[in-house]
Amino acid sequence: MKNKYLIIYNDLVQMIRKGEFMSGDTLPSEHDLSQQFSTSRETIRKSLNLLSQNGYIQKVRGKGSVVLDQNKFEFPVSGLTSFKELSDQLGQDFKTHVHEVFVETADNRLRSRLNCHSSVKIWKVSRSREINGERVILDKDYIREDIVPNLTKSVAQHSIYDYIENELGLDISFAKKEIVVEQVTEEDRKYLDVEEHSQVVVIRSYVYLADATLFQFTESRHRPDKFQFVDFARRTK
Amino acid sequence: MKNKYLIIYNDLVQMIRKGEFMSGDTLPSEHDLSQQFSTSRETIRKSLNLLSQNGYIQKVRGKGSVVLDQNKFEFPVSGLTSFKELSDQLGQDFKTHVHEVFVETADNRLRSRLNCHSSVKIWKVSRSREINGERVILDKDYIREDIVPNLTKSVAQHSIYDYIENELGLDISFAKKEIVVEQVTEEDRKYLDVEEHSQVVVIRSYVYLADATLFQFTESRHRPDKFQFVDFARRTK
DNA sequence: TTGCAAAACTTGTATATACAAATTATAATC
DNA sequence: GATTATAATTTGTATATACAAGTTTTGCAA
Repeated sequence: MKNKYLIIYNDLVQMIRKGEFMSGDTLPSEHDLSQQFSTSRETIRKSLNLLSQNGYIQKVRGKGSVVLDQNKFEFPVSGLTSFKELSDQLGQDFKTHVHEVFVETADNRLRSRLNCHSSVKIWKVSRSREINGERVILDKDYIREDIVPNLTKSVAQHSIYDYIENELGLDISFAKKEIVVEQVTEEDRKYLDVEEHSQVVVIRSYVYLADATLFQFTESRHRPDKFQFVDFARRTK
Repeated sequence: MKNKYLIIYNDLVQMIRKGEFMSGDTLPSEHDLSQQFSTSRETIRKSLNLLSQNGYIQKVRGKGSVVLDQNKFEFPVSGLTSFKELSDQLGQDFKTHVHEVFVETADNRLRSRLNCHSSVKIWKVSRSREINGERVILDKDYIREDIVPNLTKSVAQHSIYDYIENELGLDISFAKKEIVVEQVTEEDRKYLDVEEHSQVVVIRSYVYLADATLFQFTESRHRPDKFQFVDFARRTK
């Protein structure tokens, strides 16, 4: 993180999070900020546009950058964030159970989902997430073996994303997600405390590296009463 | 829409949608585009960054702007889009039933949700959406009467957003959304063809104007088998 | 004091330049 | 022909300027 505008963005996020700017306040003007951080106005504008995109501020022409209410929802489950990062952020009582970590040749459906040839082998990882003593999330990951060559139970126990980014040096960049509701399966009953529920919320994600190669498909199955998704959306004209 | 970079953005979106650029192709370089559109490189970069944010392209340094696959999911239900705009875009057999359009003084819960005083009156609009002959979505809107003074059944039948933006000239800007699963209520059974389902997917939205004033709270209740939410997310470092 | 006009301030758009960093194409060398 | 070094291409970052557009403040005049 050596970029000026990213450093300034993160600084401002921290300030807002810590309450140095309350909701409704206006940030210092772009001119003032450029002096405070001893940089140009355009660089400040890059940082502020990031804040705006992520729902921290609303820029109003002629007025300033108004800080938005951060506590309307407690935690952002949207975006592209690993379970490990989320639990670190929230600091609740989380636990991960690793069921399976093995390599297989992909069948037709999986090959089309990861659009790769029959020669490519696929990692299959199955984990359930325990929150406050209940297993409420079942994560099934499918990862291209030619891109992520080595996976172990211990990596799956800790954080696969941490391994991919920090050990392998790969650049996880974006994801396309789909959220639907589906019937509970035998596998759900086996690894989740589904109790009386007959349905689960399923989040299917296609995850890409920075060079636009698709390397992972994930199916995240949530018990409906413990599922929450929050989102910030700007209207496109 | 007079801004150069927005016009260029929309042009490029249309080209990608029409298949003039296929997924995997690289767009012309920023230098070439700036000549084609006879503008500066920075303006082209603004347009390309919008394309990148909305999942149309992936920019790779040294390489170019790679066009992403648009058909992985058919339609974008995320973002901030009215039902009317969605149905126009998809062109399916949609119908809207308007149940209620009236003004009331807000109770405590509604006042806190729209954070306004007891003097402010609130529009309550209730509509169900029929798709292929089935009523599968129940939309309950709560709109501040001091901001949107006149609402009629005919406006609610057509498009409230169209009225707010084009008739009143207000600037709808952003929304915070929450998606959860809840039990079916009596009201759901009355206005929806819930059939055997015991739960609905609830999308609660807080919608803001460009000057950061909260003017609308919406509860959109979907029959789970007809619910789908798609999202494009970029990883923030 | 009130009202209005002008000035000052703040964000938005467009353009330009310089250099950095990554990839690709080219040329040279073995 | 294969490998390597160089050059050209392409995107990323940082900075600067000029003007437009909307808001707030100031100050003057009635």
